[in-house]
Amino acid sequence: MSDSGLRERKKQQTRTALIDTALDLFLTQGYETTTVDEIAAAVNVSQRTFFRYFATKEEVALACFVETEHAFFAEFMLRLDHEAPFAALCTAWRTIMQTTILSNTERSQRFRKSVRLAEMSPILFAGNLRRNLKVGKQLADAIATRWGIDPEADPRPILIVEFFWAAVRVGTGLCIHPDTTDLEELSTRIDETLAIAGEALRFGWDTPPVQQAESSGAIS
Amino acid sequence: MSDSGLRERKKQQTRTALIDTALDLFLTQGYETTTVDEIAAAVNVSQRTFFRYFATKEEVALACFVETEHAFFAEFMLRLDHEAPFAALCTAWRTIMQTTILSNTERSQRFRKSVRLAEMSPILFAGNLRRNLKVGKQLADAIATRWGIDPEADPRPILIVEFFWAAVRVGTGLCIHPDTTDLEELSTRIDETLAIAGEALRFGWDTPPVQQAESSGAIS
DNA sequence: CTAGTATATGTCAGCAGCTGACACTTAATG
DNA sequence: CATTAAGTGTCAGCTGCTGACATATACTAG
Repeated sequence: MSDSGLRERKKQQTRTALIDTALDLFLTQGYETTTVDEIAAAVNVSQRTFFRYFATKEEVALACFVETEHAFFAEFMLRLDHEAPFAALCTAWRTIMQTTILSNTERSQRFRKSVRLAEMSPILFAGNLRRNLKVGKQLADAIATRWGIDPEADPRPILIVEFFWAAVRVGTGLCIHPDTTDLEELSTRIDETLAIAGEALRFGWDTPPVQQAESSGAIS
Repeated sequence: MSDSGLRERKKQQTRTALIDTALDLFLTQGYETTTVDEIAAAVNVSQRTFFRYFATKEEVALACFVETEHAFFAEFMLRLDHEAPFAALCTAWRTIMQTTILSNTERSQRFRKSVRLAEMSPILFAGNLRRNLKVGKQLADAIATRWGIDPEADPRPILIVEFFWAAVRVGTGLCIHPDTTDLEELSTRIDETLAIAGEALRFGWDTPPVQQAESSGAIS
C-alpha cells in the first residue's frame, strides 16, 4: 500500500538519520544538554519536522525499543500456550535478545546506544519504565485471559510481569554500571538475574489455577 | 535554629497552600492541563515563587511522598537487624501506612489525593517510579551492607526491593482502579498483594547467605 | 525604637520543549 | 502534463523553568 515509494524511502531515511544523530549527540554531550534544534540542524531539517517524526525529545532516544517490544510481545504470545508465564517471558526475552541485540547489525548498534543512554539519564530511565508498564499491562491481560481470570481483581498476572521487568532492569543495571558494555555480557547478566528471580519464585506460583474456588483466598 | 519564626511559619504556610491548591486543581481539571501560573495565582504568589518552593511542577504533586519515604526508610532500618529483608519491608510499610495514611489528618488527605493523582497521570506515575527507584537503591545498599556483600555485583538485594515495590504498586493499582478510594481498602489490598508476593518468593530466599563460596553460581 | 542585615518575593528577560496555522515544494496519480 | 496529496519550512505562541536585579518584609544588634 505504501511501501518502497521514493517518498517513503526518504521518510525512513530521515527518521533513522534523526535517531542516529540524536543518539550520538546524547551520548557525547548528554541528553538534557542536547537541544532538539541541534539534532534537527545536524540532519538539515527544521525543528518542526523533528516533532513531526517524534512527539517528544524522549521518543527519539527510546525509539528503537518500540519495535523490540512488539517483537517481544509476539514471542511471548507464541509461548504462552505451552509454557508457564514467567518462563515464557524469560524465553521470549532471551529469543529477542539473541535476534535483535546480539546480531551485529545497525539496529543492534542503535539498541545498545539506547540502553546505555537509558541507564545514564534518569529521565530516560523513567520513560523506559513507563513503556515497560504499558507493555506489562498487555502481557498481564494476556496471562489473565489465558487463565480465565479478571486482571483487575487478581494481582498475580501483573505481579508476574512486574517481577520479570524488575529482574530485567536489575540485570541490565548490573551489566552497564561497572565497566563493560559488551553485547554478550548484557545478555548473560540478564539471564543470570532472571535465573535468580526464577529460583526465588516458588515452583508452581506462575502456573494456572487449576481449581480456584475463592477469589483471593490464597493468603495465609 | 530556624523554627517557629514568623518567617518560617509563613513559608510553611504558603508551601502547604501551594500543595493543597495544586492537588485540588490537578484532580479537578487534570495534571497536564493545569498550569503553574494557575496554581501560583490561586495562592496569590508569583510563578517565580512557586519554582522557588518546588523545582518542578511534578514535585508539588508528589511532595508529600517524600516525608513518607523518609519515615519508611527509618522504619525499615529499625527492622533490618532482626527480620529478613522482604519481611522487614512489608512490616515497615504497613507501619507507615497505619501511622501516616490511615490517620485522618490533613496529611493523610493530601497523601490520598497524591495517590489518586499518581494513579491517574502516567507522567506522575513515572515520577513516582523514579522516587521508588532512588529509595530502592538505598534500601538495597542497606541490605547488602547487612549481608556483607557488594550491591553492585549481587542482584539479590535490589531484586528483593524491586519485588517489594512491584507488589506495592500492583496493590495500589488494584485498589484505585475499580471503584473505592477508601482508606482501609488501600491498606488491605496492598497487604494482600504483599502476602501473595511473599508467598511466591521461596522461603529463605531473602535471608542472608550463611556460606557463599561462589559469586553467582546458584544458577542451575 | 531604630538602623542594618538577611531573606523572601516580584518583575523581567530569556531559553527549551512543543504545537497550530499557513504557505511552499515535491512526489504520486490519472 | 495537470491535479492531488504529502512532507517541509516558517512563524507565532504557549508552557515549564531559570538567572539577574530590585523591592519589601522579617530578624537582630545597638
